[in-house]
Amino acid sequence: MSSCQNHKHCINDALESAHKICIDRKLRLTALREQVLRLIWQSHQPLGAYDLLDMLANASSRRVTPPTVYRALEFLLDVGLIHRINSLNAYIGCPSPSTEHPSYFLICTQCKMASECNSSDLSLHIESLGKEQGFMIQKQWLEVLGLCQECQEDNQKGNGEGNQKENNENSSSEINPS
Amino acid sequence: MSSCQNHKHCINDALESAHKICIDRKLRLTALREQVLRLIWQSHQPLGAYDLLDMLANASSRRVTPPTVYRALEFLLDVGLIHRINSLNAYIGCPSPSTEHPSYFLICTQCKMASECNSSDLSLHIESLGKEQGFMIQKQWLEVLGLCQECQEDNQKGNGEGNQKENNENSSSEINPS
DNA sequence: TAAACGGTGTTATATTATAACTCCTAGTTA
DNA sequence: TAACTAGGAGTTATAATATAACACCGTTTA
Repeated sequence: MSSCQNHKHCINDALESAHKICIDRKLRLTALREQVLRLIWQSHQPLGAYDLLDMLANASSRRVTPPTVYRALEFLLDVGLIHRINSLNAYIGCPSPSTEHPSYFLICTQCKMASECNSSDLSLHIESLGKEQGFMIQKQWLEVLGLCQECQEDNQKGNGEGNQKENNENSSSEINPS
Repeated sequence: MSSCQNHKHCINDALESAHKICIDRKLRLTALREQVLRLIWQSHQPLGAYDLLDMLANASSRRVTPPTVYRALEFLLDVGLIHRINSLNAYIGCPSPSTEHPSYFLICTQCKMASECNSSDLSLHIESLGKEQGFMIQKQWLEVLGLCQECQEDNQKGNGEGNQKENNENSSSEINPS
């Protein structure tokens, strides 16, 4: 799961795309929506709605309630600027939001990073799987849990199983792969 | 989504497999666990934990609480007798529980039936998608939402969009494909 | 018999998400 | 400029999904 070389580029690109898309489609990327998008892009780890709620509350001194977050998330999901990771109840930025596409993710259970894959090859196979049964596809999710290359290497360097990436700040529990 | 010809076969096969597997692995398929498995197999529609809770409560006159259901579900999931559909927070019986396998589902947003697909071809593609990035796969889910062939045909017969299959008893809301 | 263990009961609570209504503000119209 | 409007955000309450922690009970094991 090659981490980005300079994460600021990810954030800036994401925000720039978002602004462009919203202007094109006459949608309003309000301050709140942009802030939530920016928070989601702080890392490549999916964040829960209540994580975002806490971050918003910490950033602003005013009380923040769930609907505030969920409405922003709904907007960002609808526009395609973020995806939801169903197996984690969490949200992550989309690196290629300008066109609609299926959502395929590799998610590391150790460092918790999620990387989106756009494989047209895979899309075609899933489409043909549907066609075999006459199924008309509307939406699809693929979520693959496992260990990214970096974490496998870290583990082999004798750092032991317990090692987690530095970018895992509130290192709660591991993602349970069971 | 070819519905089964005689659904009793599905239930009986599932229970028989379950008993065999538990005997082989020295696991206890208790009355409660078997009852939950039987309830899940009442249909090919994924059921929520609280749906099962209500069904258990109706069947037994004693009070039933969430941990009762969730513990049975956890057991059945661990053994591989059922799968969880993450996008629906719902559970469905596995027709081929004897070996571990990835969980690929076609889910009809209209009749709500979910059919499990076992495509080794697709598995290979997902594996190679992982290999490209050095990713070690532990678990995977694919969930495809859309319209099954039967529902498409029903809709074309002029029955209109509102038609839903008879086996959709508590016809709450449609699955939202957005 | 006692001890250990797994399964279930019970109570309480955590986590995730939405409904319904109010108020505000930016943009639009008169 | 003032009033109007529509969408966004605030607010309160609650729904829906899931788990923690501990008690109890019956079976198996020592």
